[in-house]
Amino acid sequence: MADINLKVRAAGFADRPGSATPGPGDAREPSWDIIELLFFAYRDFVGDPDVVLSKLAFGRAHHRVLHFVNRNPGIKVADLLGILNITKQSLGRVLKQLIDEGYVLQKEGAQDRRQRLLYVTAKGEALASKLASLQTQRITRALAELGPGAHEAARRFLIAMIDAENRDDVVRLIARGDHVRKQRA
Amino acid sequence: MADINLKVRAAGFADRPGSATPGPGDAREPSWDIIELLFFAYRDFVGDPDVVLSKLAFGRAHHRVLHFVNRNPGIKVADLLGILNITKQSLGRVLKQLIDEGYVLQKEGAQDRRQRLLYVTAKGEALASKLASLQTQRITRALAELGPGAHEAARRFLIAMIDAENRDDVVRLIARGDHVRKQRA
DNA sequence: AATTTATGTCAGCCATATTGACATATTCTC
DNA sequence: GAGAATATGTCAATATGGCTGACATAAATT
Repeated sequence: MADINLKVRAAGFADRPGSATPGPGDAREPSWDIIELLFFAYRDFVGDPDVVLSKLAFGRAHHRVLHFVNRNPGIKVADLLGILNITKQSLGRVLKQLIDEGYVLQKEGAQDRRQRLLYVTAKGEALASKLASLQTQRITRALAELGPGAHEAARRFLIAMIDAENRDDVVRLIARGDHVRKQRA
Repeated sequence: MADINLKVRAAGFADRPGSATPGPGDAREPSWDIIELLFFAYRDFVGDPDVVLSKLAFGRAHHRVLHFVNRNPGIKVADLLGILNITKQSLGRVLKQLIDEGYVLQKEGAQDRRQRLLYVTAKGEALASKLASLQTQRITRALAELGPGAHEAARRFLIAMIDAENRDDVVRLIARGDHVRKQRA
């Protein structure tokens, strides 16, 4: 789906300037490898679901919403906004489409009736699962190619890459998603 | 820059349905952890440069172009399009701005005078370095928190996540960038 | 001379994000 | 109970960064 032409003939091609001893603390050589690998890996990772989504006239925004509602049944709109880091106006349009087409529904909060708690429908869960399965295939294949410790290593690397302030929240969010009884309304 | 509220009171909270023995080959439990960690890690990773970019009225599109031109001095427009996976019309607008504001310049190809080879100016290299240093700080901090093998483990994981067909090209692209003599025109 | 290639550009469209203002219902607080 | 704060929704305008299609130019290739 995306091939890369590498016919770049660099005008000069001498040896590396200096081997750049990474002095502790101060400015280091940029981590070009990880920077670029993250770019390409993420590009392919989010590319898988795009094919399915485009058939439904949905985009990545819909995927993100559907994903987190599926993983966090009963999530409040405000919390979803916090996770996605977008404004309610942006969420509004996308969410409305998902609701209108029967992938997501809202229920009035039991304790607080101002809240509109979000749930996936059966249809929504089916789509979310389909998309997750595509991404899981890629992950499973990747981890299978590497050693047995690869899953844990990847986990720890990715967690360490998250803003320190958010890290605990994210880990808890993931853990809670794993324990929530899947329930649609 | 983006905190997450986790006040989601899931309506139900019983134990996990089944421990899901991952039978080889067939449909597995989704890799929720890696899926979500990739989302959050990437969000924070690209978030760092955004702050700097927005002051210059640039976006992520400018960052990507500047990054790959900086890393691949003398790159052809066509190759840049292949790497970014966008159309020339999309590139056009962004590239024009970078050129107009003196971050990038074009030179006619020596062998093939149809080509417009792209180079960063000193100003462009300074900005690219600044952005890369922000991302490098995050990566360096993350890897320092983990063991000594963490860099190699992250590398291998990310490479394995890339489409198999592109993998070799990407690895070569990164390696070549590391050896090219940095030269501005 | 004719074709192909590399690039640029015009025009219009779409998706997704933003800000700001305002509306409504509900809950909380004094 | 009145007033403030909260959760959500909505209207309007705007920006960014993608897209397609059509067309133009110059240079290389055949």
